Amino acid sequence: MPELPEVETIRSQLAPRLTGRALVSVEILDPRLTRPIDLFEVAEELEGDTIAAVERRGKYLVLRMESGLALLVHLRMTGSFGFEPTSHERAVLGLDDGTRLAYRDVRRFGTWLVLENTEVEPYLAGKNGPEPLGPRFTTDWLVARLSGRRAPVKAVLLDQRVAAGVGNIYADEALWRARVNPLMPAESLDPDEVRRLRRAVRAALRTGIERQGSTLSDYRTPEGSRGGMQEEFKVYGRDGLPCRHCGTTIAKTRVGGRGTWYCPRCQPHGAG
DNA sequence: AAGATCGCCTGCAGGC
DNA sequence: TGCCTGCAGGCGATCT
Repeated sequence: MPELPEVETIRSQLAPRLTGRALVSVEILDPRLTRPIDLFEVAEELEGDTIAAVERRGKYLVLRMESGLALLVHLRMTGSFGFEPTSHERAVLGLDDGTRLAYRDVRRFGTWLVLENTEVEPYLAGKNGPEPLGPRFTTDWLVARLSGRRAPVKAVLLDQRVAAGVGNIYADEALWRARVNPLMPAESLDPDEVRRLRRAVRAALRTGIERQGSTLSDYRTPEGSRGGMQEEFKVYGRDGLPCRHCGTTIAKTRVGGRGTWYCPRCQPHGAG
């Protein structure tokens, strides 16, 4: 599932191919993509406009148009972009250099939203907290966000207003790196654990970006290649396998309805 | 009011 | 072989 590293990889591969290109055709094939806005209305708004920049905010991909409009794409679970025709295409962009860019989304959770320039920042700021790789994601910030929260620390970490772009995979990977049990009440972490967690989130995301994301089944980069991060997984999806640090069998549980993997020895419940 | 649960979607794995 | 069930999970809506 596309999280920050996957979306950043997509952004970095799309940017050189899209920047400065005009959209000569915009075909939206699934009304769910732009719901509740009519798909023809969205297509008409974009058609003829030129892409000024391709940016990312949290898990959002942001196509800034020269007109001042912006297209906000959220890939949710299975959204992806590609230059080769494929199955499950939900939208197709035609560029003025002849490029055909398809948006693929098997499970149809992804969304496309067109906003005016002035609406973009307030919208994104309402959904997203600081970029975890940016200067605002400090230990003090994380301490403040975890305090008073009795929910499992993993549930809080998945809140996009706490750390924009962290999803299920990188949350588990970060908690393992920080040696923090995902079920610990967020408010129970001591300052050193929070400091480790901040570092671990950043390290896990950086590794994910370096490896161009993780490919489990659907995710591909726009150039069509698989990510390599799945080879780096320390805990995600590894129940029954030995912990890469201590050899203890990785356990699986559920937190907030999501599959959650951890090492019972490296990430004990109760003490850090 | 924070926290838990549900619904949206589709493909695939596993059981019989 | 083919049907059925469960599972994957981001996020908004809904309930407690």
